[in-house]
Amino acid sequence: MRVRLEDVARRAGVSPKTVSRVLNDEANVTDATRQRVTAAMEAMDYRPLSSARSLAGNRSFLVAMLYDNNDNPASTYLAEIQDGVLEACDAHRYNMMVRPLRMRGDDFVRRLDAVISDHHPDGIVLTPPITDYAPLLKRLRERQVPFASVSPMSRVDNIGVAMDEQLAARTMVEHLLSLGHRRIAHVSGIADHGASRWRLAGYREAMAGAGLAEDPKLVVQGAFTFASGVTAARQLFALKKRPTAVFAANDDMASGVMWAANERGLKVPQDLSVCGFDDIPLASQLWPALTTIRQPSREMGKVAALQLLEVLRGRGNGQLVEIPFSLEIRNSTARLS
Amino acid sequence: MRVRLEDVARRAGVSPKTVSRVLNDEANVTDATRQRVTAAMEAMDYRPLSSARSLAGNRSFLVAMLYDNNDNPASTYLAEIQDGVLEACDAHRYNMMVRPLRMRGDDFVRRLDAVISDHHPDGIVLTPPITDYAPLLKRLRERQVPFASVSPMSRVDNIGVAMDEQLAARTMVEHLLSLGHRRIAHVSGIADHGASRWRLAGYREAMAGAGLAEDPKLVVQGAFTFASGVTAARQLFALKKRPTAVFAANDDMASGVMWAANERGLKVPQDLSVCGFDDIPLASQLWPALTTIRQPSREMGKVAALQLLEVLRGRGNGQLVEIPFSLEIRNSTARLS
DNA sequence: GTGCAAATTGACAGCGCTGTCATTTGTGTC
DNA sequence: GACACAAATGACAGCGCTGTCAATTTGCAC
Repeated sequence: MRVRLEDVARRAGVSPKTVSRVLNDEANVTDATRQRVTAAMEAMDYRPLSSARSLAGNRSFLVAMLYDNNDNPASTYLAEIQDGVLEACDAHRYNMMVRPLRMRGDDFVRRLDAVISDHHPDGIVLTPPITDYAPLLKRLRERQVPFASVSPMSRVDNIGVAMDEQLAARTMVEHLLSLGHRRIAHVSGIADHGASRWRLAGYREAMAGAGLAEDPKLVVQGAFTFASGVTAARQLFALKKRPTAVFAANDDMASGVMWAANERGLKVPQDLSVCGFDDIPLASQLWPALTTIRQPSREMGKVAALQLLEVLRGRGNGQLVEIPFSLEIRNSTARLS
Repeated sequence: MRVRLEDVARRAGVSPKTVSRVLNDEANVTDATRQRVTAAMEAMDYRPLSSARSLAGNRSFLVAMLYDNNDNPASTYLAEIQDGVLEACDAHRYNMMVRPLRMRGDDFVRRLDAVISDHHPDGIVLTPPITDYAPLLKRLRERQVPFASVSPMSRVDNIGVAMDEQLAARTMVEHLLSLGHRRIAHVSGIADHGASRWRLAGYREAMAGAGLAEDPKLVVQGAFTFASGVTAARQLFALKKRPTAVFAANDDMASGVMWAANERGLKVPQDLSVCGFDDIPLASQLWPALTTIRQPSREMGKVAALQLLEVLRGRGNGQLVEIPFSLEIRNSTARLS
């Protein structure tokens, strides 16, 4: 039969309520009592029943991770974030659920409501691009559901995790500049995503910093997918004055650029330097291995969830933690010959 | 304030227990009563509280999806299955949780125990390769936790979903044969995975069927990753008598093969036909688009979960449903010239 | 109608925990 | 040692639902 809190209490010689206090890590329990209870719990391999805790305590111990499976081609990215969130939740004995939430149509606020009403998550982790939908954030605040974001566009009134993507992009482009490149192209991502904006801004900043006037032909719109990288690259290669280097806004598109280069008989990095952003597993497997910005997605998911959990556990208000990036110089970029 | 079952009962003019019956779709309720109750529920936008249902009913309405994040490079595959499982769970108002369960080390049965004791899932969905670990299956049966599998190796005593992968692989190779190819190589996957065995067996069956003796040099071991595809292809291209076609056991490796072909200046499909298995999103984005076997992962996750739910809801015993595959002929395979 | 079995409905306790508030114990002061 | 006060602990009800079993209604044969 199941070991209940009452059984632990009897064994420890205290009241059930005291065991509950220890279980919930509450104050006002002497160390001696706490130890006695903890020992009894371990001896009996006590596992609190979360449905009973939820019912009595009016909370769910549930964190929901929301994602937009419509506008998010990079499933690797989401899978890694999910892993990180799960790790953080596990550490604090919270459950995690994942919910796709398509941002198309105008009923996504209603669908968010349904998730909250049906599952009562104690808190929510938001992933790009749904970190930035004002109506959704408004509703979350109205319903007073705490949330944390991964890479939100605004740093105001948000907790979670962020990276200085603009600086990262600038650093990447400065690397190309330092190799002697001047005609540097950029393949950007889906226009209204924060990631696209920051990376483009970083590109522009670096180019301007080197005193180079912007050539609009060198900036091509992509969509974060491999195929869009191929298309964009073909367009760039058809230019009269071809770029000598391409900075793609993510690794999927960078792979597409490399593919297109192969197709056209351009050797990477001899004839063309290519670099990306994210450091997906494929990046280091490609040949030549892709120079990119390492974005620690898993870690970021974990940190965002930890900020949320801090709030849920009444331990603080959470912060927007900035995670450092790193420039991974590999073999797809080389000095301009 | 929250609408409770009791409130619905009052409005419908019945006892709480009767509302509970309607909620749980139980027998022995007249249609008239059922309709009255349903109407009241809708009018009041009643949302049952799952923690109360779980506590009173001694079940969790939770389905756990287990996966091995250690031995599973293809995160796209898992993400799609997860989506399908989630859809099925949603349809029956079950919750879903995902749990990585590394199969390394010998304590994974203990870790499985912990998941069951901590979360009390009503049922479990198993994904490859943990569909086939005997100790784990044994433990699940001991603890009487119903489970369904996606592509289990054994069709005996298993419910869930399967595809005739051997036939699919054979069909793929027969396609190459029909194009005139004779020196057809195979890049296989991780040795003890069912997927690897079936696909290799299908390859052999087709080759033997065409009266071709097996050339061991033409079968190279891969690991389901892009990089392993590149490595395997380099090895094949170094052969004195190079293959004219390569059948890789999955699309990631097939992409690697195409990459290596590019690297070596071999045109696909003119100089080399390449085909894969799975039909991941990348397959149709590659250039040339990859000929492959379409494996409907999302659908498979859904079907497996539905079989499990049938059991959980006491509607039957579930079956091992066979899902059809389809041969997607695209541009990476061509007639031998 | 009457009698009987089957179908339908309801009363009530209790699932395992926590919130509230009362009670007991400990601590420091004079 | 008596007192005031804070800290620690406990008693008890109740969270919202379902299982059990009893009560009532219905359907049907005669």
